[in-house]
This record gives sequence, structure tokens and C-alpha cells, in this order.
Amino acid sequence: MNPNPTILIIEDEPPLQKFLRLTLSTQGYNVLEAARGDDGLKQAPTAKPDVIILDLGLPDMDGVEVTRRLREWSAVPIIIISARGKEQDKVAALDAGADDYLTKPFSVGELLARLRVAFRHASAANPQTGDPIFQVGGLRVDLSRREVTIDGKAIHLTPNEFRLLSVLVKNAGKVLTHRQLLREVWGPQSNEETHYLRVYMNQLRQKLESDSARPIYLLTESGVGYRLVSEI
Amino acid sequence: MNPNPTILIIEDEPPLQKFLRLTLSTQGYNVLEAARGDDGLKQAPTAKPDVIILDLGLPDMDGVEVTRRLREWSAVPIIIISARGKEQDKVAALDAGADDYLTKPFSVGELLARLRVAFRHASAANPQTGDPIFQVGGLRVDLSRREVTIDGKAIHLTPNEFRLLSVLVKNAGKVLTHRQLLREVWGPQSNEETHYLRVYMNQLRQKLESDSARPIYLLTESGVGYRLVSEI
DNA sequence: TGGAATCTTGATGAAATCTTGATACCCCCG
DNA sequence: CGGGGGTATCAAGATTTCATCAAGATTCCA
Repeated sequence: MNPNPTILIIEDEPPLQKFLRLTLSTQGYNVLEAARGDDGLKQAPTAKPDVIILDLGLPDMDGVEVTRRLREWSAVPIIIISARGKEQDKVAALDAGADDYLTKPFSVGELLARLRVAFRHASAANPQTGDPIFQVGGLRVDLSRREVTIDGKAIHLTPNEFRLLSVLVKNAGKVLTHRQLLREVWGPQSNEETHYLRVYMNQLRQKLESDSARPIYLLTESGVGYRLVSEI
Repeated sequence: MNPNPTILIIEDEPPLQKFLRLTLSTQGYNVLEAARGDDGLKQAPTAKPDVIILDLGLPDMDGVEVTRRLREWSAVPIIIISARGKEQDKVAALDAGADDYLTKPFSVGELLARLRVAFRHASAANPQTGDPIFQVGGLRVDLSRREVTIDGKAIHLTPNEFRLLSVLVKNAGKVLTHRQLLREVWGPQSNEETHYLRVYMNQLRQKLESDSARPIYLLTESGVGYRLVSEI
């Protein structure tokens, strides 16, 4: 899941709109809004929200219809909020494809808890498509598993070494200036400590290169910075 | 989904038990029953129900605890039915891993509709990958039975030890940060109590490693966190 | 209610990592 | 040939992070 999940609120009453916007953004969610069904249907494909909160009583079209239209192409979790509490309303909405149904008035805590359930479902439905793995020659870097191997052998890196390598991996093929590397690894105030770079680059080479004096992966661009080759 | 989906009902009141059994089997569902929490926990791993309906008010243990135990190894949809309608009860159950929460008395139609939602989720989730048993070297962890053996010998773990190990097992091979582990085991508010981790990781090593000073399963990633090796 | 198991917490030495200074290197240019 | 800027390497503290022991609290269960 993204660090900041996005919620699309389709709701026409301004007070409730405002209330939801405030509550959810305070929780750190990214909030999008639509006041009409057609607007919501238009926003959803481009905005790709992680969850949709949908009021059944919209001015232009029925919420059940909105649900059905969304389900034609998307599996995004839909939480209904509605003033109608009759069984047949709930059944209709749930069978149209909604995932949950809250009757107004509802408590904030419950809404948030049910949202967390929806997010769990969303991230379970989108299994990670495998970790992004960088590979060149015998060097292999799996950033998300924090794993580095050279010719199949696992290499242990210290936190700073790993951070430095991961900046290089994310910009493989490009030259990174001393200044850029220092900022990324040691923070914005360390711009001049070029010596750090020399020490750590050397340590990386000792661990990754078979001949650290003649590196094939971690190249020096004299007077500029360093570069990790992207192909061999 | 199977042609005849299976539902496990964990419910102690005989009248409601009977009512659910009749209603659901009439709908063509295959019904299993447990009157106590521990019985339900015992049936679940072998019966592999497609959905679990769980009453919070069980005689032997709290329903939230049952939920948490199930979630240690299974993603099966759990629908709570409960007489307690307070917000904090709902939040606790949903955050423990439940997927839905119905307050008694509820209407049959709504229950059936929410069951259909649960089945949709169950079939959307990834196919069962057999028993959730983790094994590497001489270490074997059966999450659903809470059994840990090392070279065939059973090992007794305390609740916290087991929770810590199960988080590591579920992410075997990956480095878990101190923060992640603390959140999973001690709850979201304990982010800084790194000392806990040291103590419990040490206890796990005492029990699982032949030489706890030179661990082969539970590795330290200094400055980052810990990792359970996924292959030897 | 008593005893056992478990959890929490503090203290201490060991290990890993980071920082820093000293020194040798290499290559280009005059 | 010699100087100088930029670079590589080594290694000794300083600092942070870890492992370990053990003594109270607390909880659990009979």
C-alpha cells in the first residue's frame, strides 16, 4: 500500500462532505471528492483511489447504480454510507458489489475501523508483483529485501554502505555528484564531507569488486562523483 | 470457489446455533459448528472453511482473541456477530482482523448479503498454498497449530515469543525493522522499546539456536532489525 | 490464595559501525 | 621531472547498537 492511501468520497451534502474530508485527512489519508455520481465515476479511473466511500442518496443517480458501474472495471473496495437502513437497501447495495454498508448516523471510530479493513482487502488483492531487483554482471541488489549478492554469495552491508549503494542503484547508469550522494546518505547539511564518500565507496568496493583498484561496477568520475554501471 | 462453500460457525447459544445451521444449509452452504473458541481454532486448520462466522461472547475465550489467533496463519474472511454494539467493541474486533461485524439482532437477508461479500473476497484472494508450515534447516514452525520444533524436538514458546517468531516467519528472508516488529507484536504505540526486542530475540535464540552467540536462523542486521533466514 | 510462568525493566560488557586523521597513490600539466 | 589536485587506503578511537543476565512486577491458573 502507498504510504498515503487515497480515498474518493462521493457525497453531496456539504456538512458531511466537510466532516469526512477533515476526519480522513487528519488520519493522513489523501482525500478526493465528488458531489455527484457521474463526477465520481469520471474521477475514479484516473485517480485510482484505494477505497471509495459512497453515499447512496445522490442527486443525479442512484448509489447502487454507481456501484454497479464501478464494478464493471474495478475491484476497488466500496464503503456505502446511507440514511436508508432497510434490509433490502443493504442487500441491493452489497449484491451490486459494495463491500460494506454503514447506516447514518455512524460513529467515526467505526468508519475508520471499516476503512482499515477495506485497505487490508485492497492490498491483499494487489499482491506485490515481485520485488524490483537490480542486476548487472554478478551483482544483484534487492532493495526491498535489503539483500545484496555478488556471484550468488550474500554480502553483508552496514546501514551507511547500504544507503549509499541504494542511491547508486536507483540512479544506475547516471553520474551522481559528491554533493548529491552526501545529501542522500548523510542528510542535507553534510555537503562538504567528501571524505566520507571516499571511505564508504572504498568499503563498498572492497566488498563488491573482485579487484577494488580496478572496479567494474562502481566507477569514479574524477572531479564529479561516482556512477554505478547499468550494463556490462 | 467450491460449488458448496463451507462455513464454520463458532457460536455457543443453541437456539442461534440451530437457526444459523438451518438458514445456511438451506442456502446450499456446507455448515460446520463449534461451540467454543478453542474448538473453533482446532477445526479451522483441517476443515479450511471458506468463511467463519464468529460470536464474540464465547464461554471459554474472547472472540477478539479467537480472531487474532486465526489471523496468525489464515486470511479466511471472519464475520463477527455480537450482542455488544459499542464502537470500541467493533473497532477492537475489526482491527484484530475481522472483516465484518453484525450486531444482534440482525436480519437474515443482511447476513446472507454480507456472507456473499465475504465469499467474493475469499475467491478473489490467492489460492490456498497448502498448510501454512514454515521449514528451514532443522527449524519447523506450524503457525496454525502453534507448534515449533527444532530437529524434531518440540519447543515451548511463551505468547510473546511465538508472536515475534510468527511475524518473522510470515516475512521469512526479509529484514524486518525494529519498528515493524514492535508494532506487530506489542502494538502500534510501542515504537521505541527496542529493548524488548533484544530480550525476546535473545530468548528465542536460546531456545532455537544451538549456539545463540552464532545464530544460523535468527540473524541480526545491525542498525536495522532482524531477519529469519528463508533458506540455508 | 499461592505458586509458577511470563513480562518488564535496569545494568553491564561486547560487538559493530561510524568518524576522523594520516599517508600513499595516480594522472595531468607545465 | 616535479608539483598539485583529486583520489584511494589504512587504522585507531569514539560512538552507537547489541547480547546477556537477573531482579522485581505482573499475570495466569489451579
